[in-house]
Amino acid sequence: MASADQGNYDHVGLNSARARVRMKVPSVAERVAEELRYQLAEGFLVPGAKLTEATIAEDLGVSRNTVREAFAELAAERLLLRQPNKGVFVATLEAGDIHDVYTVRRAIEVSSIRAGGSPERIAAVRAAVEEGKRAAAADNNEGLGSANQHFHGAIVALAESNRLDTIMAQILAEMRLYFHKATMNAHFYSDWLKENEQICSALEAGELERAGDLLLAYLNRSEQQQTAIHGA
Amino acid sequence: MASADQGNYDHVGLNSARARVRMKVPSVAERVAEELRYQLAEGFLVPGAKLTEATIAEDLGVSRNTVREAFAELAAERLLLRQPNKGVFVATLEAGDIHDVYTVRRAIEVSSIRAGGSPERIAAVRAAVEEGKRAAAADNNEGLGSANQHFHGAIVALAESNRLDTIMAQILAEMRLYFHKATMNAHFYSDWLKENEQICSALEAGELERAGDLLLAYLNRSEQQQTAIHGA
DNA sequence: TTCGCTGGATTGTTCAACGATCCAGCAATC
DNA sequence: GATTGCTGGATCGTTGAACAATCCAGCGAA
Repeated sequence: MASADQGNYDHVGLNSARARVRMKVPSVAERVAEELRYQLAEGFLVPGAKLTEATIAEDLGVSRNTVREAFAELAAERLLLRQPNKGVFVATLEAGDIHDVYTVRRAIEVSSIRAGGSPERIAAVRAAVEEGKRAAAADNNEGLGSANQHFHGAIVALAESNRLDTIMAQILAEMRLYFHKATMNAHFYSDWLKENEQICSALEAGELERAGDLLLAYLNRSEQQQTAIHGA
Repeated sequence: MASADQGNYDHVGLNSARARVRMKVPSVAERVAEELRYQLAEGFLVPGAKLTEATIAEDLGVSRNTVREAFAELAAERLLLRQPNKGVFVATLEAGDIHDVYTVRRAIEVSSIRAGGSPERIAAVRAAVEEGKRAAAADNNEGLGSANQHFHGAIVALAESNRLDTIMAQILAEMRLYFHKATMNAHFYSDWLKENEQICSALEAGELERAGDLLLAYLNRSEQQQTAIHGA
């Protein structure tokens, strides 16, 4: 759930006078959820795969109840699908889901960029663009992917809304799951690299309408492409 | 989470040849969550109140683990706040939360209405407007509140996106919790009654831009009012 | 007053158990 | 042969109990 502020706290740096920061010590359930999220993002767990409570519990060395709690969290994020008395499965792309996801993105990304943002937040968008350029120069496909996600996350962050940030984080997690690296070839990336640049420039120049239009066009085209690859 | 399609199923209507519909038989955890949601919406549980696992478990006659699962679900919906090793509390309005909520609403409601919708969906918006009128005529304050929620829910439903619908449902649940009936006096309602009418008319006439502008103006004003009542 | 300790309460997590439900396979039937 | 019905095994849903970890209020000592 990328849920709010949960997690245990533990005093660390008992020796250091300054670093008396409260560091998170996530609960076991939280760590299980994190591990599963990781495996989902990495493509270890493919859509449709069945996750048996007992198996996961044994594999991770935790109790079945704890796994259950993690499942509930991921099901709330739409990453897992719970089918009562049958089990939990990695979410699969249903008909209309692509359009659904992009509808949400259009709503929150375009609205966020049209409202502009503080210089710091705009700088974060710029940083994501540069991150993408560096990854492209280094021919780092992996890095290109995350740079793009950072870019769109930074756009939503312009609105300074925790709730929007959470929603966007979930959507991006879904996209990592569905549109896995395999489907994201380099050709795909080079397209939007310069497009991100344009959007960012428009944003920096205060041309919010134009930035929104460009972003909207990108999202529409991206939806088309994804629809072409996967089913409707 | 108003989470996806969970729940047990049970064949009912064994006698009827036609009504072989699969009816939901929610799990115990789901029913507990539903009960808590109800109590939250009704103001039985006020923001900040502490919910002790053992107490709730005993009150509802279920196991502590089951309560835990319900808590997790409501925490994912931001209705409850989990503080590790301290307990779960009914969510409270923090600084910036009002702006946060309205930012989400602006994003998804305005974007939904600007995209228009099928005649059926538009008819649903109209139905919510009429529902409000009837409630006003009957001097039914309670009914006015839900009519307004139906109205805004119907606007988001224009986009035909399950995800947006879920998000909106959660936001509305939060608003029921925070801005309880007490703060929603009749004066408040009469304002937007005609406003909803205007928005709906513009929508029906295909004047989507204008409908969006009206809706946006309403949301901005509503945010101001709420901010005036509660803190920033 | 401040600090540190202690005890009680609550949460986090585990474990074992049992009924309910689903599913695949097989047998009986038409 | 196709349908129906049964059966056993696997898994889920839920419970109850248990114990460690953590927090908090209260109390006493410096």
